Amino acid sequence: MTITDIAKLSGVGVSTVSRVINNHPDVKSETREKVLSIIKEYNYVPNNSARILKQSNTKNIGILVKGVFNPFFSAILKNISTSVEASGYTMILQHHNNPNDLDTLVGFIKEKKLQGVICLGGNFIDIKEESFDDLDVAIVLLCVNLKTQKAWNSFSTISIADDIAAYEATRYLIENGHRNIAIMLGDRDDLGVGLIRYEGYKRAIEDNGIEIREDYIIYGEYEVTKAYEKATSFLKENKEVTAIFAISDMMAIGVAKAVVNLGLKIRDDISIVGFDGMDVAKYYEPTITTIKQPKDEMSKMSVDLLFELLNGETQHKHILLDIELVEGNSIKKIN
Amino acid sequence: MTITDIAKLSGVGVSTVSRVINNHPDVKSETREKVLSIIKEYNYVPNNSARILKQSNTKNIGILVKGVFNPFFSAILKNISTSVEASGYTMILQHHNNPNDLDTLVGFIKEKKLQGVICLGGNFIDIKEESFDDLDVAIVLLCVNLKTQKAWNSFSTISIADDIAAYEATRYLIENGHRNIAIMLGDRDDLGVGLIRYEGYKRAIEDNGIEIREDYIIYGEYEVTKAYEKATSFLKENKEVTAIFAISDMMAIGVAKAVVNLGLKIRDDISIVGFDGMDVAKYYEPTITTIKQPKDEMSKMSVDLLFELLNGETQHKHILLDIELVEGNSIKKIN
DNA sequence: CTGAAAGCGCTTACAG
DNA sequence: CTGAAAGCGCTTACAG
Repeated sequence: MTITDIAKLSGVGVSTVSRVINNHPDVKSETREKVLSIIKEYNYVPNNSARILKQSNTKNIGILVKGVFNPFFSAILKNISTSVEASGYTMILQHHNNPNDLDTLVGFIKEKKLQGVICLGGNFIDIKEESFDDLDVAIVLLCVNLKTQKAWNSFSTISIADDIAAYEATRYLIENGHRNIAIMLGDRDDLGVGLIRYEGYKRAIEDNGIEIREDYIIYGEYEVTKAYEKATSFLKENKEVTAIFAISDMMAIGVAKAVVNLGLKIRDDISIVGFDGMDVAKYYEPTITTIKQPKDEMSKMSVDLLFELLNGETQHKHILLDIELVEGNSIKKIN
Repeated sequence: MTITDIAKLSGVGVSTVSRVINNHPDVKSETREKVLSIIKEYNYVPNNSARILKQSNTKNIGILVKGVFNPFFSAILKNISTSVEASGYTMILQHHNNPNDLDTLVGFIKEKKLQGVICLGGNFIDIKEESFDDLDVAIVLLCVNLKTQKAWNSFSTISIADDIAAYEATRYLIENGHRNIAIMLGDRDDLGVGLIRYEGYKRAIEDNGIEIREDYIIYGEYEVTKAYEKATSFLKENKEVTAIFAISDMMAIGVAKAVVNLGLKIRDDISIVGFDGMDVAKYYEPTITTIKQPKDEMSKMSVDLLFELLNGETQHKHILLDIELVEGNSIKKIN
């Protein structure tokens, strides 16, 4: 069934059928009825590819997810997916682990002829104003590593101040009397937000006259099981450590279990701070102190902004959202 | 940049460029090199729509997710997405909450011209052998409610025996001496796997001569916060209950926190069984006893099966995977 | 209000 | 091993 078949069956030209399909006003209502009934009868659905080939309008929105699909990302994904579908766009999800995030993004946009794209995670420090020249696509970067804060006008960003957030978390531990503070990062070669968080941690340590120790970095791979294993061996070796700052809540849970299974007490023996503000931190026993990211706001703003950009209703924006240190019951005050 | 531009720049015909792009063997290697270098230099990416228009081959794989995007689904999604992309297919993710899952599926297939689709969750009890006639698409249903077990030959299924799993969980509680056992389901109108699990629970209760009580059903909406709230009010009202079977681990965590916050002890006062076998059950303190679904196997098999179907290497299959009751430390033995 | 025709960017027999 | 040409199913000026 093609538009030509429908045209013949309806006794009209293909242009008329096309007009009917696309709700053009200038079609006699009789003709429209006739065509519509044939379409209905034969269960005709226009070929999307042919359409896209003609119009530049693909109605494709891409979501490019870097690295893990952790629960934090899933929550965002769900919100985005709901809004995208409600707008009649198609959501194409791609997950990758390529080192070059920028190339991957550009390839993704071209290949799928995306009109808009949201990047979730990744490292975009090599980004340039002209990176998206001749691409004509609305881009929103979310939770990415983007060193410089220029007033980029070829893409939008929504982020939290990852360095300041990590700084706060670390300072909070120091204020509570901790000096031997380990940090649990993701991968060893993570160049995304994890890197920025590490810098915040490092600065807080240094600002307070504490010596930076490379061996206080634990690589937890953003994953609860790995976090558990790595924390277990780390804690066995480093008895003087009194606190661990994990840059994701799932890793914080792994650390917590390691503490318990080593016969230690969370809080009394080892203080723990997480990051993300997932429900699980709040519902763990004891409640884990964490840096809460406004994930609902992040996802809502990113989609809203994307559609505003698509509709030409706004210039590119660079939004910095607030984080909040949510106190749990996982930190001991040392005198 | 189109194939014509590349052809001109390379000094060859478009057919040759096309052959290079599609890895046809009969191109002189010099020519191939030349074309490839031009493609690289100009960062050319073929127009997918034009390609699809010629080949009927859309290379689109749809993933239709019903209801929540819980961590269990996310884990599966990640696996699927990785395999789909590795095969050069495009993954289109759609999330819905429509009551008619079958209609939604058929619309999705037609609109996106899908060659394959995996459904994650939903209610397909109305499915018929001829539901997918003249659709020419490979369908794999995963974690869905599909009452009858005919040897359907128009789609494949991968599932666990949700009723038996729930039966086992409930029987395990009964064997440990519990009589007043509540169950926490998802939504009130969930017609997916939750319904089957309820039936397993009900049968176990009845088989052991215990009276079924409708007021022992708690609707937790598959979500930790709701689970916490609902469990809190439920436990205040029903002091005689000694065990709660939650049909997802995230809900089990919510229940656990409710128990603690009411000043009760998990296990000694209220026993808890979860469902899914998520890491979080294992790393919670105490460890939550749960029914473990083989999620890695499920996702791997579903994609493998999908591609075998697409390549015509197999007939439709109906695979039933084993579950495992993983003992934690959340169940008290009552004499 | 309607139709014939060009063209979107590819792939693929076909001929050499 | 290579190229010219037809055609996939649409949309959209253009002419009437």
